[in-house]
Amino acid sequence: MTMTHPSHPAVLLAADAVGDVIEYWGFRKALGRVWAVLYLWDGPLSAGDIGERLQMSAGAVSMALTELQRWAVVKRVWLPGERREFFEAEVDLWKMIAKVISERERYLARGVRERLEQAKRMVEESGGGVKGQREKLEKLVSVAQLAEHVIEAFIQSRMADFSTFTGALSGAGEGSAKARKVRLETGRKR
Amino acid sequence: MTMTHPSHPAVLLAADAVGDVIEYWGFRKALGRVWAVLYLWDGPLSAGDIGERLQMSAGAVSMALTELQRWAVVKRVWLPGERREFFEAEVDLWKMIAKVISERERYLARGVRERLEQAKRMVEESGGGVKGQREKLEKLVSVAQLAEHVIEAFIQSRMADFSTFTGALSGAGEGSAKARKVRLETGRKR
DNA sequence: TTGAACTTTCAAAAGTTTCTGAAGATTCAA
DNA sequence: TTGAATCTTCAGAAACTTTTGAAAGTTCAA
Repeated sequence: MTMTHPSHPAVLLAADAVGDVIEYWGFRKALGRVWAVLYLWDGPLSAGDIGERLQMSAGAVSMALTELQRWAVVKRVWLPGERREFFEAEVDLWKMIAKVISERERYLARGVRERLEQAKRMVEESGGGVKGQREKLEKLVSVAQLAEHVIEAFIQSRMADFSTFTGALSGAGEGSAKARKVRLETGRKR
Repeated sequence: MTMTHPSHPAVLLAADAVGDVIEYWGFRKALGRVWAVLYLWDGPLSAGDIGERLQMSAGAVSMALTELQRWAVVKRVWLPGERREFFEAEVDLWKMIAKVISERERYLARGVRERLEQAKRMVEESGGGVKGQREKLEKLVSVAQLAEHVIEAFIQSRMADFSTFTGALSGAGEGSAKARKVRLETGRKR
């Protein structure tokens, strides 16, 4: 076994914190950690570098990078004279969260409302159901409808807040000389 | 094995939908299902009743009821002449979600900010760290601080929205004659 | 007291998610 | 082409979560 060397403890600590944020929003913790290591490193890193720093297997790194690229929060970078692919963090991690959350919430709200409506219909068809049950189902349905509207409103305001975050992560300090020399390329296939 | 009889399919469907909502917010699905069965049944139910309707083991029902009472969304009800304890749903399920979510978000945001701050300090102490790293950590910290404020603001507006939900679930149709006769009692010990 | 009816607790089973590691695919220099 | 370096995929391992079921605990009527 070759000796691997993990990252500076401070980077690991920060990466883990970002991992927790990401996990809270329903992604795998590993995605947040990988993003954080890329963000904190001043320049592109290869998959191997990331695996070493975070002590993750090649497979896990590959899967994390694929998913992060799918969300467009990590970009592929080609360095002349390098066989390996390199990766860099996009600063708009928050965009990813906002995008997915809104989709997920919409999907959940819709599915819940539909099932409640179906349940209501079933009770009605089977002769009104037990006393009070129909009224209760009607209430649940109306709450679900209400929730759908509230979610739409939330999503709007959330979007605004997330864009604030995005601004805060970019700006001064961006791009080292080394990084600037690089020819950029965004993921294509898939 | 005694033959058990699950609830009307419509109730199971609705219960499952509520379970998904609850699960989305980080509780066990079973909690939502138990709450929904209690809410949809016009009157108190015993733990055994619930287990039968949802085809859950006695242990799972007991654990779910304990947790739901801890969140004060299910109340214990004593029926004269009954040995068993009975349970009823409180209509403010949303209060539970709001309460917990705000606590969880606050806790997460605080923990993340603190860890990022510590990481920043560590990098500073170890001589500035790699180029650009310190600045990036400063940015992450400021995003975390910003997030803490945004969360506080969210929580306020969310609370307002949740109270709307609560209103929609209560009101007309509440309390059967049977339920009214009952002497109420809220959980004590623990 | 005793025992029947019911509830709670908790170790182990079952279920779910995530990660590892190795085989196969890909890329590129020679 | 060939082979060395690197990446991807995926079956199984590991880690984590939830449920079961049986034993211990409670309560109450007799």
